Amino acid sequence: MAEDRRAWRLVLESVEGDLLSGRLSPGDRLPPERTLAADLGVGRSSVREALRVLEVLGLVRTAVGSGPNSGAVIVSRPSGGMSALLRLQVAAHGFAVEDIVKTRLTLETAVVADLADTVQEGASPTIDLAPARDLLAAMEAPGLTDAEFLALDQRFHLALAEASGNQVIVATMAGLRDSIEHYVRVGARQLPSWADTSARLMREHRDILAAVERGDAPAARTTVREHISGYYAETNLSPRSPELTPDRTETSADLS
Amino acid sequence: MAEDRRAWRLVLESVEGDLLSGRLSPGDRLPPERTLAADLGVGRSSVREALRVLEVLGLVRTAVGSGPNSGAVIVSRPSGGMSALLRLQVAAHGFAVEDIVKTRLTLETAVVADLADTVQEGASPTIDLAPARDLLAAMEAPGLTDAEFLALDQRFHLALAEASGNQVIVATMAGLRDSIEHYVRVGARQLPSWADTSARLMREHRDILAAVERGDAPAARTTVREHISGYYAETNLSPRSPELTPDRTETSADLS
DNA sequence: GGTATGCTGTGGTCTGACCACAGGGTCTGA
DNA sequence: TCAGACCCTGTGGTCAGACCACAGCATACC
Repeated sequence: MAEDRRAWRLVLESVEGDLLSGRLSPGDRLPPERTLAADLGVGRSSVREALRVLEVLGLVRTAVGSGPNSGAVIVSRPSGGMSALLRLQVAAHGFAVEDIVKTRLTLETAVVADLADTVQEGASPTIDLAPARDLLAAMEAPGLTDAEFLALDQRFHLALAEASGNQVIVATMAGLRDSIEHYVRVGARQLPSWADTSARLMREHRDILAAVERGDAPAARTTVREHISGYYAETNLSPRSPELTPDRTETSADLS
Repeated sequence: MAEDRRAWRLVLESVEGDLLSGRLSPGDRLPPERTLAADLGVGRSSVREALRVLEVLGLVRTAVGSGPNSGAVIVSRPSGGMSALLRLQVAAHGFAVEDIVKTRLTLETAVVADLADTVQEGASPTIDLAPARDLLAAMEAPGLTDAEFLALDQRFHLALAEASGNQVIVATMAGLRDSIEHYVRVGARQLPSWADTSARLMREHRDILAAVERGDAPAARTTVREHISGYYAETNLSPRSPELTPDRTETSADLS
């Protein structure tokens, strides 16, 4: 067995094992880096490399200082890691923007169809469409910039995913959208009329929500498909945009 | 906005920028760690932390020694990072196994329906079902252990995704499956009769492929749904087994 | 009692050192 | 001349130690 015996992997496996066995749970603090290093018989730098991976993957949050809020704490923030992974893979040409969009379309179509079916079957105490409705209302506000509108737009779509209750889909959709954020913004700036486009998007949003609320799965599928593929067709998203004007102030995992 | 001034993020952003601008492409070698550190004005340890992240995310491959194969090389291996992310999130109770299975079901249903539609619209040379057929044939071999069978099973499902041509879906499905590999194996051992189950799985595999080949999307959807949810129901994975309800502290933080 | 000060423990970073390894060049002997 | 053994060099992998910034806490001071 010529296993990978790099020290940082040992640390990673140790933490993963503690998570699986229940010795570590969300909210718990990891031992200090120096202690962890001593316990595992590795150097502090190796511990730090493993913690860095866990941080980007959205499993730990680190904070300097002392007190209960300091140190490395186990959290569960999957969307940050998903965004980082997808975004970097797009940058490295591992993923085509077209495939990202298609995947998002696939997931969201399934989400709204599932929601509509749930509504159709009656008894919907489990699904909560109120956040989606509120976001729709917020988007009606006049004077929104394209960036503000697009941010609310994303939250609307995520609210639908949240309503489905599937956290994997929520995180994946968030990551898919984040990974092409740059392209979406560039596309928005190239539209002939943002007012016309945003009005159409709003109309489609209302149609989607209405289809879900009346339990019409086929209509929900159709409207979502047209909504997403329509926007990306209109903005003519190409895998390569000219000048990168890096509004990239925020990169990988988000901090709050 | 207090920017994140940690050094390793600077390195990460530098590499990402080089990828986006085309200064780095898959196959290229990164500068040596010491050079990179000097160029960016950071310590070598910070460079290594960033490289570690890129390695886990499947963007670089590192090798010791000298010569053209050594150093950090840009690669594009999305499935590894996806597996690590999903697996660790499952371990940290960020993702429920049930949601993983449901997502896999959603994606694969869409994949086979899409393949069937493509076939229906006329034999396109772009879709290639030969690998799936070959894997099906390989699974007919007698005397396969459950582990061997399950490995071929996964490759069969991935072959279908590959045929769709969407690399994002391929990587996601691979990650979804890998992340619950442990549970699948444990479930297999608890089956009353592996022979019976594997025979049924094979029958369903043939049904799925047949439905795709004759362009019958509805049948493809149905058979895939029964295939996947059936297996997980049989192994008691689909109904969430333990009463794990981790308090979602800091899950999906607000972004505005 | 309330504020100011310093102590302590934490992550963040840098430096320097050493090791293992792989490739390529060089030397040596047949 | 050629094949093999040898060493040199550059690379990642790791460790140890040092210092900093920061946040909380205890203590001292007013």
